[in-house]
Amino acid sequence: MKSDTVYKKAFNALLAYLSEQQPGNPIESENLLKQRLGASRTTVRKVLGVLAERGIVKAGPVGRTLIRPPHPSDAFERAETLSTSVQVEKKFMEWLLRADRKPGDAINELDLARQFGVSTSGIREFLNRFSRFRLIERRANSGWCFMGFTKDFALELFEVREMFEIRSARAFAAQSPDAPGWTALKSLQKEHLALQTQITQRFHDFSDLDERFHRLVNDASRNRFIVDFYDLISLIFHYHYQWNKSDEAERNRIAIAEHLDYIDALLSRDPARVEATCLFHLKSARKTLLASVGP
Amino acid sequence: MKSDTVYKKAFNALLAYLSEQQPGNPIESENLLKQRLGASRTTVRKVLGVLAERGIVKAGPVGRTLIRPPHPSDAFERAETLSTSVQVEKKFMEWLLRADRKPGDAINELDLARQFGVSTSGIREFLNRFSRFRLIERRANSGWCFMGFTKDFALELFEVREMFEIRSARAFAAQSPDAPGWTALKSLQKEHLALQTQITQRFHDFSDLDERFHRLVNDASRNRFIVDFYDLISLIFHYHYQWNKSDEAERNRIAIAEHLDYIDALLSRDPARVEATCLFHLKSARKTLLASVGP
DNA sequence: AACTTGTTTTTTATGGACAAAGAACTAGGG
DNA sequence: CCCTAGTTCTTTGTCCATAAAAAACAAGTT
Repeated sequence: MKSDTVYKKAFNALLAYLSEQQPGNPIESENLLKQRLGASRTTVRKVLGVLAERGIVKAGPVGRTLIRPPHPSDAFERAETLSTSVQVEKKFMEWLLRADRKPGDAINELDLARQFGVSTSGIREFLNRFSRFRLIERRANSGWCFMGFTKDFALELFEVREMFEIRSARAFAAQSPDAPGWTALKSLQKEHLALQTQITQRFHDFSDLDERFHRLVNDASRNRFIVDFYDLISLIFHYHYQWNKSDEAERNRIAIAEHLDYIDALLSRDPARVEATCLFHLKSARKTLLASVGP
Repeated sequence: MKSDTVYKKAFNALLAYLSEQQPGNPIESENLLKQRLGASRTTVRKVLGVLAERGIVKAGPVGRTLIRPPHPSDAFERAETLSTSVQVEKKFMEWLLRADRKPGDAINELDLARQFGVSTSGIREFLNRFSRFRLIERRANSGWCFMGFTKDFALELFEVREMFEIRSARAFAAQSPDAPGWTALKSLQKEHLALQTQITQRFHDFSDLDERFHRLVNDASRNRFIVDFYDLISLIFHYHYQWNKSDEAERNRIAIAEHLDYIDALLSRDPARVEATCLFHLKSARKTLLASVGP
């Protein structure tokens, strides 16, 4: 049976919205709420129905009124608002990290289904989607095989990454001066500077900043294949940082400095400088990654 | 229920093998047949069981003997040997070509399932795998959306293709002289020359030759992401050639000439020539493709 | 021991059931 | 008419059943 996570998420969202409203006030129409909650009207009506039952809202013949502000305890747990497929995704990544799997290891759908408490269909659907990252491969009539995050994988990944990012960085620098990318870049520059001064305490925050910066650059390529490829890079970095925390502060300190050079170069719009700083940073990132990968 | 296409395919394969054997002769062991047929021993045994029932083989206590050579009519129809997922794939591509779908069109799982005569699970699994090509996209809680093979798509595709192939071509030229790629290239060169003399009659055969040539070049990159990307290119060309047959002979004549130049350049191992001929051919291929794509 | 075939257990492929969510119709009211 | 809310119809997400296929286990022969 389909889970009602959409309803629960919409329920929580409406609760959050209503707690900012005054009791006695009328509530927006179903159509407006539908936009606000990002769900279908059917779902909105279901939520409103339950809120009416609980005496939080009251349905008049013309519209609804807020009776009492909702209490935080009325909301559903966050975990209940995650669809099965999202849960599978999270659990699979954890599973991948937990035991150290070797390249060539078989992945058993039934086994994962039991471990994750979902049906095999859910697992299979996830694996099919996940296979686009080339970390797993389907063997005809006999399940999946973990390809492993090997040194070769990392090298091939970076070969493509360098090609893509250099091209994107050039495209970025060549954007018209009123392109929105420039303001975004300047604000990222500020964030980098802010983080730099507090790096010893806040070094965990770099990961997110790193992703936003590189995504901004890659987006300038305006090429869906280049942009999509960053999903894989992002996944790998996430994965990698999970199991190699050594020197994290130091690595991030260096990376911030490299980013700042790179950002300066982009702001200068000088293609040669852009290429040099971009390449320098990527080589350094590659070295870091390779250092923590097996043979 | 799972279909028994594996069994039927193995059955036909064993039949083909047995028709080359002499009656009265012993038959290989189950383990050897398993290798030969590319199926599990369970399936091999099932096939042998049926063949025994039909009096084609006879099981002794020690091994099996061929009684009579099988007749072609003993075999299953080819269509029966295709698994559901393969059928879905074929039918989906036909469906995509048949009516001209516009970018943004919704794809209805239930509808496709009915049209193709399979369950929605089969459709869904296919769509999940197919989504890696970026021609369709999933909209949360509301099916799939056809992104369309637009001009932008073609341009972005070729941008990446050029990057990848130039790099691959360089890598190809830099291979050691005893790399197996060289003999493969020479034999492709011969095939091109042979096709060139008969191009007016055999122009349909170019498509296959084209794919084999470019795959050979791309393989030299020894990069799984580059190699995989060719799957998409291959799909698009297949797709494209289905609905634009105009000037096919002429286009292919030109492409063969370009390939021959490109091959010469590779054989010369001169990086500059390689790059020039590769780029020239790709630009020409791009122009051809774009000419047949909408706005 | 290395291979054979026979048997049992596990896993995958495919279809189908069914509640949840979305979409498309209604009919009233300004 | 546009927008409201009520109703019905369609499609999707999720699980489960079951035969096919694979894998593991067992025992016999040379």
